[in-house]
Amino acid sequence: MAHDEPSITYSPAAPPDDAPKPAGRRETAAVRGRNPDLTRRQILQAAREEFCESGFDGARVDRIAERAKANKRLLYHYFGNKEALYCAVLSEAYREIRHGETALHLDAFEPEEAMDRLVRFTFRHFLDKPWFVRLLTTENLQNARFLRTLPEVRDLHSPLVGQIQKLIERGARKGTFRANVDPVQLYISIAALGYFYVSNQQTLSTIFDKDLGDFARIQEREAHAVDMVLSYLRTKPR
Amino acid sequence: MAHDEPSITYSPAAPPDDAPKPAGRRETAAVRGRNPDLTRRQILQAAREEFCESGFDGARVDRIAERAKANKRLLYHYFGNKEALYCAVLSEAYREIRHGETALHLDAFEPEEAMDRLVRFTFRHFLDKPWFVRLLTTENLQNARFLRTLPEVRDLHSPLVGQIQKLIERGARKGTFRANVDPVQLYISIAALGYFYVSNQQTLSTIFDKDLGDFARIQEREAHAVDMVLSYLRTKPR
Amino acid sequence: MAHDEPSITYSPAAPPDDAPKPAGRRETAAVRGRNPDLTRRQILQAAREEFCESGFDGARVDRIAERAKANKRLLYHYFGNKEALYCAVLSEAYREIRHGETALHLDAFEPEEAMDRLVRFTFRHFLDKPWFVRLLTTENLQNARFLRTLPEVRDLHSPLVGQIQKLIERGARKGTFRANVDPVQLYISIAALGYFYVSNQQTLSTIFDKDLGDFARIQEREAHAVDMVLSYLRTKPR
Amino acid sequence: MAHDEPSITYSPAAPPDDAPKPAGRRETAAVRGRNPDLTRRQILQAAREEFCESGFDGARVDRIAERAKANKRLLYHYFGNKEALYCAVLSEAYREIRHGETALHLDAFEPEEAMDRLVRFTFRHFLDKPWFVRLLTTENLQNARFLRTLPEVRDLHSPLVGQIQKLIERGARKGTFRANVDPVQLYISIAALGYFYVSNQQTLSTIFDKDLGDFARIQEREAHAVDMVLSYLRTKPR
DNA sequence: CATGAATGAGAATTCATTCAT
DNA sequence: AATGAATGAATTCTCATTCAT
Repeated sequence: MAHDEPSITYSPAAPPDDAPKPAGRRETAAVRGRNPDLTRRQILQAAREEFCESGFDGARVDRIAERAKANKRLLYHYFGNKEALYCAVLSEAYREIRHGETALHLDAFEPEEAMDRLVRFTFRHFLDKPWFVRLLTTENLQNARFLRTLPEVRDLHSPLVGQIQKLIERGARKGTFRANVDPVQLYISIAALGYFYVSNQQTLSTIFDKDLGDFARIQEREAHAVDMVLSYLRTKPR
Repeated sequence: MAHDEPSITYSPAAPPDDAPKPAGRRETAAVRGRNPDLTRRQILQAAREEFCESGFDGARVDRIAERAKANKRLLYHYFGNKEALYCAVLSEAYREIRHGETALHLDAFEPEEAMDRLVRFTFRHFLDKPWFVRLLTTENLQNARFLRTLPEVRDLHSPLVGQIQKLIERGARKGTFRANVDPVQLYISIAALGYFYVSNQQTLSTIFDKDLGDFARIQEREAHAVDMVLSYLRTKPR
Repeated sequence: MAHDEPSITYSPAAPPDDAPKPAGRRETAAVRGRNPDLTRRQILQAAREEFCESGFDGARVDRIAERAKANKRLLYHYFGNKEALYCAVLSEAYREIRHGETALHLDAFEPEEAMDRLVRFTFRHFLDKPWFVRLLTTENLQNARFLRTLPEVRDLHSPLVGQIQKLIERGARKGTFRANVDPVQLYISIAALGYFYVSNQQTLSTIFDKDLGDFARIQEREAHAVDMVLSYLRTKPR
Repeated sequence: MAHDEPSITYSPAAPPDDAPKPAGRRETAAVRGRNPDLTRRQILQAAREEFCESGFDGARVDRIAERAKANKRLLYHYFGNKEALYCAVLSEAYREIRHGETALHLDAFEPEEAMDRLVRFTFRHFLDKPWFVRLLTTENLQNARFLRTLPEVRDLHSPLVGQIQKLIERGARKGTFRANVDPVQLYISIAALGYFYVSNQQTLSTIFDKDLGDFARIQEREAHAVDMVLSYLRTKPR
């Protein structure tokens, strides 16, 4: 379920969900020996955690260095400055997220079943990667000023849009889905239904005095989102 | 529509929609004479603009004072410190927003027409008040730590939930809507479909290389959201 | 005369040669009470000392603040940043120096006597104001990049040039001076004969193993410079 | 002529006027293979450029290494630290300059002609070697604290002084020059007339709004300096 | 001999906040 | 009530230098 409190760490850079951290504490650059690649990655990971926890302005370069068990000077050596480091985090985050999105094999399923899976996947994706939600949120608060500067910006859009496109075509041909659905609109809706729940979990939980991170509630939400999307697709416009 | 760029001002605190700004430009405290109330309100308004533009950590007390044409010392006199000022902005913002939500008179319409209006209203609401979206986003990035402290937090939830509740009951009785719809779930979905579009407008526009602020696209989005919600409500679960 | 060692202080801003420092040590801003003008001047003076002693790159903002018994923050409050502070020092220095140059009343003397006085004055000027020599030197090492930005740059040239101009005309009319002397060339030469002795005093003293700061040697030098200039002026080109 | 702007390079260390640079661009230490001598010289040259451009405090060890296409560690290997490297540059610079000053064969000319040549040579010397002027200036700003430490400091004075000495004696005997001229005083004056023009070129050009680097103006200056010196020598004191 | 990674001390600059009037 | 000066604690960034290979 999602994050709760400041002490949470917003997931590592490369081996996020799998690799078990071997020893107790991360080693300093000196201890880990001269391993620039590892150092670089650890800085990146520490930066991601810090930026996701505190936003761009709230993030502290000192804390990033501390988290990475690296010398502050190294951040500047490898990345130039705070902004460039943030950009590296942003770029890397998109790359990682997009990579996770390609693994769905929806062709093997009937359109409805496939769409069910896609909606659930998307929701789970945000749920499992709250750091990504927070990073995107941070970036939007900055009016996407860093994202705009990324050279690869054109390649960053989700492969899900393409998958949705194929799905709605299949469904329309089969007659189970309505025709003329805009895949981008649908993608935005699917994303919205999941993202908002995660991004605004804290205020919503507070206002409604309910813990939206509760497992049952999450399942309920997931079912609701699937229901909504499928209802929409099945309904033929009058 | 919506906001775009730094130069935007995130709407005034109290007299935004009603009170006519008397002269051309805001006056300094000295000029306006000893008018504690006006001063207070101008500080609040300036703070809202600054917090919405820059987030909590990015906001600068100096800039708030400058914007309010007030002495910096006054901020502290009236509000104590930056955090308290932010809390005042947050509280005031919710109050103002909720106030705007009560004006709908949905009883006069058939359930479907009423729901159509409600969805459109919600979407427009976010669209017209991007500062509120940004403020909420900021607060979520802070894990709602300020919202939690507001004494009136219990009274802050949207009156729309109650209206939705009544609507789905009416629709269900009439047979046009499905039964057993959770009004909170539905509220969250309706909010999500609009909020996400506004809150993530910058990154989405960048990634898709389309201006989501474009008028035609907004209308399309609105229709899509209405379609989705009504499709959901009309569809009887199997 | 002249400076010798790092510990020297390169003269105060306003009351340099006259005003006796009243008490033992300069007071902090807090002690001197809220006196922005005085504070500003003390910062400027401290900055001059520091820049003259250490050059632009060698100067330390911390040391300037300490010298001024002012909070470091104030430097930024009043002047913006190190570069701007340096520019203020530079501008002020030229103004002060030029002010000191206007006091000569050469009209009362015969051309030769007047020129004798002018050369001696110029030499003494540099000798008494080694800080100005060092500041100019520093600025030249920076390729005059700060001087160029001063808005009043056009008004900064020495009034001595005008005085020289009048003098050589008077002398030429009287027949004691040669004709067709370029006043700018002559000014540069007069300045050079004094400036170089001061600016390069340290290396010259070291290389020749003689203390150029010695009083007798200074007098000798002064006489030499006068002799050179007058010889030049009296000599009719063949 | 002379230097103007940051982009200038302040001449190579050893092989400036003689040794033909073999290939197009300087090679890295790796490329040039293990050639300690060449590496050393390239570092020295790079250091000179950097120190002359930026002064002692403004110079950056990193930039020196980069300029020398050498590993930073090598600077320390060969020279110990920044100060020692600067000293090496200083010493080498004096040696090179003094070397260039010995080539004059003034005995072949009548005293006046010889002095004309000497003054012109001195002026041209500074003009052609602005890096030396800047280095001296830098050293004076440091109160000659490095020069003092050079063991060979006693041998560093100009051979020109001796030549001047002989010249004024010849001229005095012949009756064309005045008697009792102090050669050191005269040397300082001759140096001053040229040095000041070069060292203060930037501020003078700015203040007078004339480009002192202009060829015609330089020639004028040269003639003026010669005129001044010869006028002085020819004039018999009353 | 040569290298690139790593570092601690210190540099300029910024920030929220308080003091004296 | 209102003000502008003043401050100490951080914050980002830089620099000369050393370590491990």
